[in-house]
Amino acid sequence: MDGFSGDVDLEDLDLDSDADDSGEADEASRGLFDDLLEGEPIFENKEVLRPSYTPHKLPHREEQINNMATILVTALRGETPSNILIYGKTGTGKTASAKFVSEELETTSQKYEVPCEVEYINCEVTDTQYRVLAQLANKFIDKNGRYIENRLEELGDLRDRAAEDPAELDDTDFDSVAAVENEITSLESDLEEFDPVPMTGWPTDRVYSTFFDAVDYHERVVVIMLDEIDKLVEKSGDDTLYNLSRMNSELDNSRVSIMGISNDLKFTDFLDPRVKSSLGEEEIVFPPYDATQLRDILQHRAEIAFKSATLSDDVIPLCAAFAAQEHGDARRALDLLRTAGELAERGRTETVEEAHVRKAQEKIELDRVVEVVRTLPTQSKLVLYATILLEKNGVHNINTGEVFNIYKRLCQEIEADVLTQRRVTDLISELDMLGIVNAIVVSKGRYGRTKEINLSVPLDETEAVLLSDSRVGEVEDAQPFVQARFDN
DNA sequence: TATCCACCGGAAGGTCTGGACT
DNA sequence: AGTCCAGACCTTCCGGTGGATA
Repeated sequence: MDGFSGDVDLEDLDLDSDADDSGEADEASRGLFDDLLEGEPIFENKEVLRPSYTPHKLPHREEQINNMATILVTALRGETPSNILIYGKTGTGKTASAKFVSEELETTSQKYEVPCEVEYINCEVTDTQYRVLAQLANKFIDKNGRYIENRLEELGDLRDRAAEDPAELDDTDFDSVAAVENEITSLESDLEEFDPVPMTGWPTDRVYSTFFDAVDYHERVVVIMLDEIDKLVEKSGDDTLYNLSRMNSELDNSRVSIMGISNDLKFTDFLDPRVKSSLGEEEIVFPPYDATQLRDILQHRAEIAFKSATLSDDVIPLCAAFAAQEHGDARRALDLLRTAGELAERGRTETVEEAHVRKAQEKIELDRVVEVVRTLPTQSKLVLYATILLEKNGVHNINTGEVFNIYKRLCQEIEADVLTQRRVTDLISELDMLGIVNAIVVSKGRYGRTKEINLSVPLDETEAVLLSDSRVGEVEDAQPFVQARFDN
């Protein structure tokens, strides 16, 4: 899941922005929502355009899906499937395909009564060894709880029947009613033993053994799906993967298989060779979609999402073309289409036109920037604000020293802690990675080596977002700081 | 050609928070 | 109350560096 794809939801609340509220004040009796409700809606079912929607059909991914299924089918025979690594850029359908396959796997396993479970973890959110293990442990403790409750129900039933007719025990593992009673008591005590793992506080090895015990509690094949696995490795090394991949040799009852999903083709370079070979037993690559394929996907979803004849002919090809430029990102294409539809709806037009797509493209980008900037920590905001002030005064190719000077003055003004230049360098690099600034290291010969920083987002909008922060907003007139820079 | 600027960026370690355990 | 642990966020230290200039 990525709740962070820039799809800020304005459609319901943001009525005063660019909606056509050209004031029909005479119709005082009309409620706020009446107009909006009455307009001929363009959407039939908008949900299918959202990233959270898992489609039942994934065009142009049949090959990858078949591959996955071929590997995972061993789970249904009660054997351990090979570990799988899935590669592909964002929006190439990795997660959707993997989720689709795992859902199928779980339903089939129920049909044939082979115990097989899939657990999904997004490592962008859960990005430390402790958290991954704790989350997995808790999920399995939960499942075990349910498993025990079911089993207790069955056994209770069996006990009652056996009390009347001992022949009921013939086909079971129990030879007497007392044996059933024993099993029930032991299960009941097991149920009490399972404590959930707290968010923090335990030593990691304890979390690991809790997780281990929970998985091994009864016979089953477990597939652990680690989405954005590269983020996990980047942040906390390969310990987690090492532990997970060698689990099988110690498990008595269950089998574990790992399915890693990565955006980064080269992330295995950072791995311990043992982990690398065990994890990459099978590799599946999801190539980016090309414009034609994106068009197919959009066409397919648009048929469900929009009312008929509401899309003009060039809308889908244009969305596909825009998204194909962004490395064939289908999620982006769907976002564009949805936003274009929303803009058309708000503009009270009956069809979605090419212009709406272009507007949507701008809006999505701006929304992303606003969201990223808004959620920045105060110190980063100050660093960014310093950059903006310089840029506003016509300084281009700003270097670290200049940013740091302005930043220091800003901090003094609002009485915030002043970080060291070393730390500020890191914050600048972070802003660079977020795509808010563009910082490249250049050498100016005799005049040193520094970063050359340029803003890569719209200046005024970004400044407005920064100033809406309660701390940063305290800087009333920043002009003197910049002026001081020119003075000395 | 050697020098030297103005910072880069890795490593290591400190401090604080928030929680569990004894 | 005191101890332990993980993790976030910083600081300190310091070797490294590309290329204009003396």
